Amino acid sequence: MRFSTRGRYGLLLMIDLAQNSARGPVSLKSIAERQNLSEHYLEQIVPDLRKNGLVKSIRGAQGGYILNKSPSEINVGDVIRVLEGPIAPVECENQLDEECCANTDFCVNREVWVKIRDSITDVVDSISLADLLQGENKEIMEK
Amino acid sequence: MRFSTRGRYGLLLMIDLAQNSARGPVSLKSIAERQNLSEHYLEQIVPDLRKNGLVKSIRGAQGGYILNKSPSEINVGDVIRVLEGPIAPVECENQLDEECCANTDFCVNREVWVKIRDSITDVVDSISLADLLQGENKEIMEK
DNA sequence: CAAATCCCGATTGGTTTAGTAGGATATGAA
DNA sequence: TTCATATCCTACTAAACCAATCGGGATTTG
Repeated sequence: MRFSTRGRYGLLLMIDLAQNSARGPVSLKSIAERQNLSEHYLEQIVPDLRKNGLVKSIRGAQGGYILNKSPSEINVGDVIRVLEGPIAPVECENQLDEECCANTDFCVNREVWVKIRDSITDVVDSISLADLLQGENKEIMEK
Repeated sequence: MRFSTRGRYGLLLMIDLAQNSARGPVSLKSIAERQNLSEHYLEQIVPDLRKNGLVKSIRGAQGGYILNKSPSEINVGDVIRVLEGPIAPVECENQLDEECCANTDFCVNREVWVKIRDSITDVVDSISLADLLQGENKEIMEK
């Protein structure tokens, strides 16, 4: 029951952009260095973020990526869903009448998966990139 | 971000035992038939449940498995953790000073993963097998 | 003893993961 | 105009994981 590196790296990338793209495009290379990730692997992740309107790309020299909305308008859930697909602890939870639940005469466990899904959704949709940056400052202040 | 069949089948198996093992041992074969699962695959899952004290086995003809505690004393979380490992949406959340978080100078996202983990934990540890059986009856009544 | 049943290890085919390789395209700066 | 810096795109791959299957062995009841 894990998120893959796509979600994790993607969130790091978005945070990095939130911190650094205010004054101009940020290259994947610099993000990869700061976050200690493979640039080439980020290259594979970032198109999904672009196609879904979370970041904007500027091609050519001195190009890079910038956030397409303000950090307070982007939720963790937006990023996760784009990179990991829909939040669903099992495949079938929405399809009571399909194969998965036709097996057992009554899908007792559905309740469990739905509650898990909803609780995860609540969390990721209530935290914005701005919240995370603020959290960071708070923790640094506390040091 | 999915649970595997281990957790899903295991929970079905436990529910089946909760329904059927009150009066004596239940064979994997009969569970596999009722739940429409592979008997052999269940055979691979059930040792973990036994070793962790959730079920008890009776060997030999007319043998099978029974619950080792009452359904109200077994939580969904117990079953999930035994079959899927600890609930942790990422690997590193407990080790701020280890590799994973040594990469970035500050692990901003940790907050996110901890909250997700806690919310899942809350759900699975608050639902017992007995609760699920009751839920089933309720739904059947509503029909 | 035979059948039912749990127990155990090995193997397998398919999918996913976490990348790497290599190049095409665009663009600002020298 | 050329070069360095970027994004963009399509393959490829090695390793791990998943969901089983296979083939037996040990134990107990009838």
